[in-house]
Amino acid sequence: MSKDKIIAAAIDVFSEYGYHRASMDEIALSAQVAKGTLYYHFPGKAQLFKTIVMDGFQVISDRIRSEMEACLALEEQIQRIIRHNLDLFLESRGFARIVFNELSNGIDSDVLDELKGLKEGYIDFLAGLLEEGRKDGVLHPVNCQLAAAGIVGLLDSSCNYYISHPDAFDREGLEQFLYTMITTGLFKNIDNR
Amino acid sequence: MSKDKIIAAAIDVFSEYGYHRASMDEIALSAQVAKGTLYYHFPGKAQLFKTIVMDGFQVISDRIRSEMEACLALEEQIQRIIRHNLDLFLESRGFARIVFNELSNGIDSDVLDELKGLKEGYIDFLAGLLEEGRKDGVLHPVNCQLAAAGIVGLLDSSCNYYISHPDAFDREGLEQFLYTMITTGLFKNIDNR
Amino acid sequence: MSKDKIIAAAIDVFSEYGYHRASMDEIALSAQVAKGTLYYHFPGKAQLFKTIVMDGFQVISDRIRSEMEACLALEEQIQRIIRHNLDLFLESRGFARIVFNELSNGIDSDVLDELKGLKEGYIDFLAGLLEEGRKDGVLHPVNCQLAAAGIVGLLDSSCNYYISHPDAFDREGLEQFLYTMITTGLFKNIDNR
Amino acid sequence: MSKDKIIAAAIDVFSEYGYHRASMDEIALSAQVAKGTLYYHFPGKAQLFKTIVMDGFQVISDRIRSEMEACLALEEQIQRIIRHNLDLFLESRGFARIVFNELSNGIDSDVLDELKGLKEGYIDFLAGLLEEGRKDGVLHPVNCQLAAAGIVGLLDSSCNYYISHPDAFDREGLEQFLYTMITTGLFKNIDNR
DNA sequence: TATGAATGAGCCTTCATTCAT
DNA sequence: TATGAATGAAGGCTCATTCAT
Repeated sequence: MSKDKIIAAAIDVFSEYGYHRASMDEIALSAQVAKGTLYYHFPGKAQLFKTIVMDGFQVISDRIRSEMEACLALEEQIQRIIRHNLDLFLESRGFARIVFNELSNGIDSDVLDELKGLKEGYIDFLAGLLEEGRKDGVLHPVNCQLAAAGIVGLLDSSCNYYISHPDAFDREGLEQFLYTMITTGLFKNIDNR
Repeated sequence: MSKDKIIAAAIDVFSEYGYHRASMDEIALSAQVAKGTLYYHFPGKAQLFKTIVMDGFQVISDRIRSEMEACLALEEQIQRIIRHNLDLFLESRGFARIVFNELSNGIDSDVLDELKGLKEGYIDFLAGLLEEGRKDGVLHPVNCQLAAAGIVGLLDSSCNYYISHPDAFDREGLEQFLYTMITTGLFKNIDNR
Repeated sequence: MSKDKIIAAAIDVFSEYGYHRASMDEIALSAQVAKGTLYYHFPGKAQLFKTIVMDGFQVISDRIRSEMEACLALEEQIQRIIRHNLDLFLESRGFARIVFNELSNGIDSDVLDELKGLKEGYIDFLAGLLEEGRKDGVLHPVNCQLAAAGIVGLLDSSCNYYISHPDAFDREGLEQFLYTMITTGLFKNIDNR
Repeated sequence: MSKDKIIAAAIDVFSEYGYHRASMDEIALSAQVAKGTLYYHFPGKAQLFKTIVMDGFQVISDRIRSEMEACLALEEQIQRIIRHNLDLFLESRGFARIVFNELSNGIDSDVLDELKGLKEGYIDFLAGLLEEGRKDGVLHPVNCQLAAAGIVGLLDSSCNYYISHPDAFDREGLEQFLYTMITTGLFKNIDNR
């Protein structure tokens, strides 16, 4: 159906150009659909963007949460989250960039707010996991929200680096680094009280 | 002089609106200068943007590097870097966002490349510091470039969180968290071989 | 039936928004009918508009003419015309506005011509009444077509004023003013040869 | 200058097509100016329209008021007003139509309100003249606002008729009819107490 | 008889850029 | 060195109309 073609095309175009440089013309062209058709299915550019982002996020979010239900050890959970995030960041690069980076540039503010909500929701979810770990005494006494936010940035930035330097190391190494960084930090000989 | 007024105004406007939403009209208005004057001093929007970003980055970069010259212990250096980064992120929020986030949204690609170069240069600088630590056996055997990239994302994201939740903790706490996270990681009881 | 629902809805929508601002979408929505259905029953927007206007006009016109058949005195006829016109203008405000004001704004010219014909036909009818009066020596020696046209404008404009200033006087007063204006004019002491 | 060309062209185009059918493209074309130039001089279509209407109205209004200052007899004033109105309606047909007819069709409501204000202002002015006459006992005891509103409609409609039937009578006859209609009404033999 | 997805021409507006002065 | 009027390509959006079902 047209709507599906539009969504697929919109993901491509938004991912490649970012919100502002993406044009409805381009999306229509890419979807092999008349421009008016975009407006038959979506009220406007901002809403189309929002739909795409929220739908995509929902899928990913559900996938992650579903695997996390089991009462695993926190280490195991961290490992899985890292893996899923890499899946997200590496497989849907453009999409991830949208959600995690492009939350400021003049999108209609109601749409913007919802997108920010998505990110916050994800951070909250991570923070919840960490919180449990903290209560169990597994973690240093940190602010879990802050830690979650930091982790998201760490993941994002590392993946970006990985993507632009694909030969420096492999995905395995990336996962390992992230796990190390999050759990034991970079330093070897500092007292780990 | 006109040029200086333009630069000052451009920093304000680009910071507030981001590259795309910032208009030459707005910059001219804010600089109290005719629109044509912008084009007398700069070849175009992209070049003006580039000038601002690179100049600003140079200043910051110099400041950081100068303090780092002394052969301090890595821990101390990390602490200083954290502090300087927070200065940068918190005092020049818009500017930092430009450099660290808006490197994708369809800026002329030659300008974009140079901006990416800035970020890479900064990561290289950080990586260099870490590299020394690694050689000295202070660090886990990680890819220092990757670690540096990750740290930048960690810093950015944490600051963002701090800015949008100013009451959850203070800057002192933020610095401490970052130091902990980078050096010893989140986990308490993991072997820190 | 669909067609009736469409007509009813179209009257509402055209009356409220005027020809141009009225959209086929809105009409379909208001008629609780699919948009395509409009085009099943009517060739297009202009034709739908025309149908509505002409049908509506026919009804009103018939009503007036039927009451006028009796060979009443001209004064009595004038009074009745005033009353019927007020009914028309006040009860079907939007409709009247369409017929009397919106005959210029770029409706398809064939439709436009027919609408103009309606107005002219009504003016002719009025003029015919006046003509008889003139022949009987009841009226000043005026061009009856012109007088009829003037009366229509007078009625329209007065009603508009009445509608936007409902508290200044009542309908009774409005009728009386119109009767005075048409029959004896505004001035008291001018020789009425 | 461009601005003057634009105004002249806009008067033509708005007059010919009415607000909605007039397009900025057409105006630019007619003004032999790039479309962007319209937006350099005016914030938008609605504002351009408003500017034209209000400026034009001011000119006419001033002209009429200036001639009316002398303390003439009311009959003389009526005659002059009729003459000036005919000038307005006949010389600036499109313009007059804009002001007196197109006050409903979905123009931005703030602009619309100002246009309505113009019309009301003119009616008030007329009403003021009539009021004096009424106090002097020259007029029947009518609501002068209503009478003024009615006169405007009468003038408008008569002129319209005159324009579409140029051969039926001459301007002289038109003026005479209006004067008769306003002062003594249509009827001959009614007591003119 | 009725639907509603799809169309595409046309509209208003924005904005980086140019150029004569 | 500075101006600001003018440009025109490009963008988002509306809406009457068509057509396969």
